[in-house]
Amino acid sequence: MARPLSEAKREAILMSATKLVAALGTGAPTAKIAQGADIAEGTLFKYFASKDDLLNELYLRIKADLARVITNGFSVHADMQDRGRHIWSRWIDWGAAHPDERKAMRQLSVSERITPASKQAGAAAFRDVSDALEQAIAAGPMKDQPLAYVGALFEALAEATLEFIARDPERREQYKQAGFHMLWSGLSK
Amino acid sequence: MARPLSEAKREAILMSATKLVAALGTGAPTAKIAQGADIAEGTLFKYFASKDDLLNELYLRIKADLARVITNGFSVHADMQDRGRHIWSRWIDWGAAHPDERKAMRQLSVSERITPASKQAGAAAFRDVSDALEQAIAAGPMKDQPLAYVGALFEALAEATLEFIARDPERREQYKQAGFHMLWSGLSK
Amino acid sequence: MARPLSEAKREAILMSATKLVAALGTGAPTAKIAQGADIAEGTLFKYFASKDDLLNELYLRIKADLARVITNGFSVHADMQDRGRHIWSRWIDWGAAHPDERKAMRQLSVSERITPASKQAGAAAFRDVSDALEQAIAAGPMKDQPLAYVGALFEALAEATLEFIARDPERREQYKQAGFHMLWSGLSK
Amino acid sequence: MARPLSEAKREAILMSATKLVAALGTGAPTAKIAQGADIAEGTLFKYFASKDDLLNELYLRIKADLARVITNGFSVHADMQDRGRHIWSRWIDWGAAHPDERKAMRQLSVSERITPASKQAGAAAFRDVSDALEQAIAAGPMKDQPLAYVGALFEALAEATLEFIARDPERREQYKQAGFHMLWSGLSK
DNA sequence: GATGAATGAGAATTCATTCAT
DNA sequence: GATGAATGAATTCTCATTCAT
Repeated sequence: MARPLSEAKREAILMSATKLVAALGTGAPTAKIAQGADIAEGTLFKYFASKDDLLNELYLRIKADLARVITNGFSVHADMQDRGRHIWSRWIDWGAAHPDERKAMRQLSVSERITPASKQAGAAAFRDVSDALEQAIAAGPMKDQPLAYVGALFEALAEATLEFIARDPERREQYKQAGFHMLWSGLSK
Repeated sequence: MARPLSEAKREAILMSATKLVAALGTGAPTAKIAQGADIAEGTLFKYFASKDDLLNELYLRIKADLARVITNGFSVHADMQDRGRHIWSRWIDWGAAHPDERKAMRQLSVSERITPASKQAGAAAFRDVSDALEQAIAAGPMKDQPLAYVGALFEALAEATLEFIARDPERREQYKQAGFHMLWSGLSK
Repeated sequence: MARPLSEAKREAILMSATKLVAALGTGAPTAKIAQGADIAEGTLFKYFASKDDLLNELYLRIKADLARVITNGFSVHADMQDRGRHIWSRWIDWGAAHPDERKAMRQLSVSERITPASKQAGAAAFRDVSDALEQAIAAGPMKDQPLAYVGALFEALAEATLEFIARDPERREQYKQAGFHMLWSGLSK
Repeated sequence: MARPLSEAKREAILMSATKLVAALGTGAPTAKIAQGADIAEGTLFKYFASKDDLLNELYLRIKADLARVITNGFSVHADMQDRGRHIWSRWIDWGAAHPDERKAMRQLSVSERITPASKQAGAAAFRDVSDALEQAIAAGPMKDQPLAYVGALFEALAEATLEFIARDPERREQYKQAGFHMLWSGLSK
């Protein structure tokens, strides 16, 4: 092989895309994404066959990254609430630490360019999170709801909370706790 | 002015834009919007100076419409929970009845094209809703949170719930109640 | 209507395309074609939905034009040979007078971009020519060959002859007669 | 030179180019040609300095191959017509056996990328064929025509005939004979 | 006021060719 | 010598907006 496709460049493209999609939406031009990754326009298409491919992969990457962070170090706590709090806490912390990823995800989620397959794969990456959530729900009032719906409520609260943390970072802890309060009181009783 | 701008055409443009933005996002071409409104491409720009103007006005219109529906017939009930339930119920019913408006709103909300002024105006239209909400919060655990944040949590839960109702309309009542449960348990205790 | 699509511009595009396809083949850029027609790049696509559409229409136009010229003033001569000579003569005269059309047609004929439907339509435009040819063949040694094949031989001889006339215009009459000799001796005995 | 350029690879490139030019025209991408030859994109340019070089060499190769096949085993027959029939027969047989070469040649012949030098060299490869043809013409009605023109008529008839054989292989012999009839009656009287 | 042709600045993507490995 | 990543100019096509009719 003359030179393998550089993992660093691939990474740079995804990072540049994250920033630009966060700022401009999925309409962000590939030319700018390439520029942000310090590569030529054409090079981008060596790494991603099309813009849609890039967008879908970016979607998956961010979802998987978040899932990994949440799951990581997730021990089988005795307490249900602790598990719930753990997930919430990691989610919020991740979102606060990765504002571009969060915004990009938001843009990608409403985009028509993310395929059903990608959405499914994204959900699959959250399998572990869902499992943990399932147990936290089992005894409570949401036990008869589809897990996916409860997950969506979770995500919605996290997203709204992160939006406010982004606007008003000083009250981060306050929002984080208030959000968790609504989540947990809804799940537990 | 020989002939004033026709209110009917203005309406037709906004309706067409609603459908197309719901389906294609804010990238929906003005030519298609005009076509959907049965007017010529150029005519659209007699009614809206630019596409951004149209988009911002559409945003405002939908927000105001939703606020109007929620507020309409809102009597000063004795019971706090009834008020909360009233708002929730109207919101969900509106969203279920206006899927295009809901989707368009979602697209517009994440778009970079909606100006801060429009967002502010949109919030202003919700003043009455906010006021009612404020009273419902006053005694509960969220009383020290910014009203806007509580409103955002409300909206997030409604949006997630409507998404599931759209996918799975048969369980509409179930989702509606479960969503309200999470909302209300978070607000009341 | 604000302004109807200008027939003159449509014509100008087709003429410009004729010249450029003759010179550069079907790879001739649409930008240059537009420039040659004195219109903006985008305007070309108001008149032809895609480059392939333009190419296919151009193909048809030239075929139909040639067929028209050949058929025009075609009287029911008594003599078979006169009919054959008439067709041959008109064909060669047309080709000598329209070198760009001839070259463009040659390029288009071998191109993968001309659809089977266009080829069929092109053949249909030659129906009258074919009919006349059929009678000229009927009594001769080619009477059992498919008419299309005889037509193809005719076209091949005309094309080769025109190529030499283009290179060596002074011997135009000589080539024209020699070509006809081969054609007619093949058809008659 | 540690390792000389491999003749096998050179051959593979030309074969791959033949197939792809036949199918896609001269616009066939060098990357695909390389892929078809089982070599790397860049390697192609070690064997051919540019795409135009490759195309010109391919043109020459096919022409020379056809000339070789025609000339091969060409004995000094007594009979003029036998000579003519021999050339025609070999030509048709070659074309029927090498459809890709034939189609590629057709594409290359109309391409602007084949230089005059290549065309001349191609004609030179046909010298022997021309010589034989010349004798066949000498006594007939075409004796005063430029040999090149008579050759062009020959080629045109062969090409048209091969096109029909390709479409309708069952009537191969029929077309072959009909084509020869037209050729020979034109050459002999 | 209504129309839609005209515009030209992008947008995504392709491709011959180079050159570091 | 072989490889294929890297390049960036070129290509087709889209689209918001203008303006002559």
